[in-house]
Amino acid sequence: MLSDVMEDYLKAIYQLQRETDDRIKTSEIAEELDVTSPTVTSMLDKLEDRELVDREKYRGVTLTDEGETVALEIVRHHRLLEAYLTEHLDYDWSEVHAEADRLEHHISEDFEARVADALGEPEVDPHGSPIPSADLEPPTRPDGKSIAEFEAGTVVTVAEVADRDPDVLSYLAEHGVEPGVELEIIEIAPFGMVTARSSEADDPVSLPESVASHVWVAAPAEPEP
Amino acid sequence: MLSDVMEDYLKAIYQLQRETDDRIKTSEIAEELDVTSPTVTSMLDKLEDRELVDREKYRGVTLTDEGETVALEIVRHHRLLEAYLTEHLDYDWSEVHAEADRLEHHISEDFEARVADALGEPEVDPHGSPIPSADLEPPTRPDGKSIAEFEAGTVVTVAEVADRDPDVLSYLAEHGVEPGVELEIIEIAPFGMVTARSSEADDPVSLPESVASHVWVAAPAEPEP
DNA sequence: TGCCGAGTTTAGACGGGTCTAACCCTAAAG
DNA sequence: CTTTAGGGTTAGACCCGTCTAAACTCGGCA
Repeated sequence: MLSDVMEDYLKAIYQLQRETDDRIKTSEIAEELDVTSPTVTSMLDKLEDRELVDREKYRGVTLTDEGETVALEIVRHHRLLEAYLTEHLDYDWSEVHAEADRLEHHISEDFEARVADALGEPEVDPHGSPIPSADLEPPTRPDGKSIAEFEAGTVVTVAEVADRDPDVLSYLAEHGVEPGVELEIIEIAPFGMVTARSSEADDPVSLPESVASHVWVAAPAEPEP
Repeated sequence: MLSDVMEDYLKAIYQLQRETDDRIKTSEIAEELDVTSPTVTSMLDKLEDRELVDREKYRGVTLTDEGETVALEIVRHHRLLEAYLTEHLDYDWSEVHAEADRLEHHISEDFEARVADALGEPEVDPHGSPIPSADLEPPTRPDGKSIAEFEAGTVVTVAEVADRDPDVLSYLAEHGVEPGVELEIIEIAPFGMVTARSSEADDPVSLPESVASHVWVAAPAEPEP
């Protein structure tokens, strides 16, 4: 049996791997989980003993297949909970993260199945992030680009908003930046700031690079052929 | 901030106090939580430091007002969750206890409020146990009697089934023993076994004293005046 | 009154998860 | 090829919640 904390480490490593697809370094995990590096090192020792991570000293870790399965289970719990909370308990998409983060470790397989069923086996959560399927097969990254990677004048459809900060998410919602909306890229400033107009809002919104890079688009809008 | 484990101890003491309304002894808590007595002693030290229990060495503990408030909060979480799971996620009343026991420590005030709202501020859980109100005022025990305390021939209405064992609960449900049903007491055997017929079942059911004592009746049916 | 047994507490150990301080490895810059 | 800065690991400490073994207290009984 794994502790909540171990599950958190595996989830963190999984998510960092999605972003960088490289070996994950001690300091990255420490940053992600708000813990010191020696703490991470000692936890990695334990995870290695259990064959949940592959380790190379001084060179970071990757998840083993088993570790990845555990991480997927947790991510599935998290995203199903987020979906359920918004769908059935009237939560706003900006609020669900913290609640799901606490509950994800404590629901049974039975609960997971019932929630998935109540939602009709959804494929994405309210942020547009894919929910791992019940068989926990590693999803193939269908990945698109962030809105920061387009030219001014392009019109794109938002697929996913991968930020976790509730304040940022509220702000985005207020300005019409949510999964499913169309966004016209108005300007990309040299320092990375993206200005765009949502189909759901009157005024354009400007987003610093750190925020814009979390707003993902499934497929680039084709330029005129 | 209190740990999950501390919350469990406070809840256990609260529930034991409801049953015995006396000082609660170390060994009772140990039994309830399935840990050893020394473990209980050391935890009681900590709870006393935090002024959550009143303690007299070698003589057991009682909850302080503050300790009771914490316990009521947990019990409220537990019973609201039980109600929600049966009402909205299609759980059977026999299955909800274990799930609620894990989740009760991890839901936010916000979640609690939303669940209570979705249920319409219910006053009892699926077992008929009273749900503490949101203000966490100690409920006055409106208590009745267990079915073991009646004469053969009496007809009573089940108010609460205070068992926690899923197998026992399933068995009772199969034989029509649930909150709200009428029960005709057919026989009280000298060794405490109660035989009764439910308005919801054809055949009578016999319950050993240990089970019968958990089946509560709100008010005795008045004998003919 | 004095002893005895049941139950409680103390003492000491351990694993989990965290920290700080000190040491060491790696890789990049000269 | 050597130095060095940055980051990773080791060492050692602490608190939590648990245990076993040993000492103690209480209350009933001879």
